[in-house]
Amino acid sequence: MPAQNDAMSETHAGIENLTEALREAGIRVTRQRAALLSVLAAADDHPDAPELHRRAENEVPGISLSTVYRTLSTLESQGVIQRHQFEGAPARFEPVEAGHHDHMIDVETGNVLEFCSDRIEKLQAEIAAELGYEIVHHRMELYVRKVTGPA
Amino acid sequence: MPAQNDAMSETHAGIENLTEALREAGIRVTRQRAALLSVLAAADDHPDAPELHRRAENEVPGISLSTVYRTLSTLESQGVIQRHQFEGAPARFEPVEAGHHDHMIDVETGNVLEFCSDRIEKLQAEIAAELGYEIVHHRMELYVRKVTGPA
DNA sequence: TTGACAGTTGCAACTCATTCGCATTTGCAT
DNA sequence: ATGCAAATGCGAATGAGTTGCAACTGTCAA
Repeated sequence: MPAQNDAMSETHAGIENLTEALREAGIRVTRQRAALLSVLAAADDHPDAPELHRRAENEVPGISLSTVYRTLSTLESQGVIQRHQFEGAPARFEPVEAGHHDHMIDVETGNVLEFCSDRIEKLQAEIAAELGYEIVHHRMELYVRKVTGPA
Repeated sequence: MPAQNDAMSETHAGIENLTEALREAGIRVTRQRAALLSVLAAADDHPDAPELHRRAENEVPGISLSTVYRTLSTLESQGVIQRHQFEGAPARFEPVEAGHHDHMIDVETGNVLEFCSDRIEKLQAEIAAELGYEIVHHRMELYVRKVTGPA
């Protein structure tokens, strides 16, 4: 575990909590998992598996891609991270941390912005209820393009 | 072209129009494409490619799965059908016919219901606009479960 | 009708993202 | 320290969909 002993950044404080939580869930905290957790916590974009693998290799040089995939699945089922399957792209991941939100994908750049609308959520619930359903979860993605100022 | 000569069902009237439209778009109307068009027009569910292949085989026995995939892509880019990629499932298709709508997927049965909410669409546009974007297209899926009457 | 030829087809081989089997290694409770 | 189930790395396998290519076939002009 190179370069980092006592001084713990706020980023890592959250990880320490998670580490403990995972251990209690009977999930071993291996070097590769710790690496992925820190990489995920540090990410403010929405990286896909190969990208996370690349980033994790800095901390754990030989880490294999299958381990990355396996760990991502594990973390997802632990509710630690979320998997997003945007159109025509490999799955991308993000830590749950903040609450629920939806996504806006810039079709030009691939950038992902987050947003949340209580009003929409409420309408969704109403629509489902009207048909006798309750929402288990939902997915809303806006594929957008930057508006070029009025020519 | 077996079993069907003069009497044309209302289902096929729409297809005849399409046939002409495609021809004009420089797209040959082959037996396999005609078959897929009629199968799609007749479908009121949201079939995936292998299922469409199965159904099309009634009309064109030897049709290959690759042709089905290729044709679906062609029809999609012609705006004749829409492709939907729901969670953890192969793509499913539906004719465009009616206007835009969103989907509700019963997580228990896999059934797909359609719905549409102008209010939500409006809110989406507002949200995008606030951030300086315009919506190219969007995707909204509600994964739902039937509400069991109050126990 | 007949050609001609570009668009299509069927097949098999391929891609890409992700998963799996298995022998080896390793957290971690004791 | 020690045991052992859980996790890893490797490579092979999967599933959905795509693609190269030779043979075929709509379609349009003659």
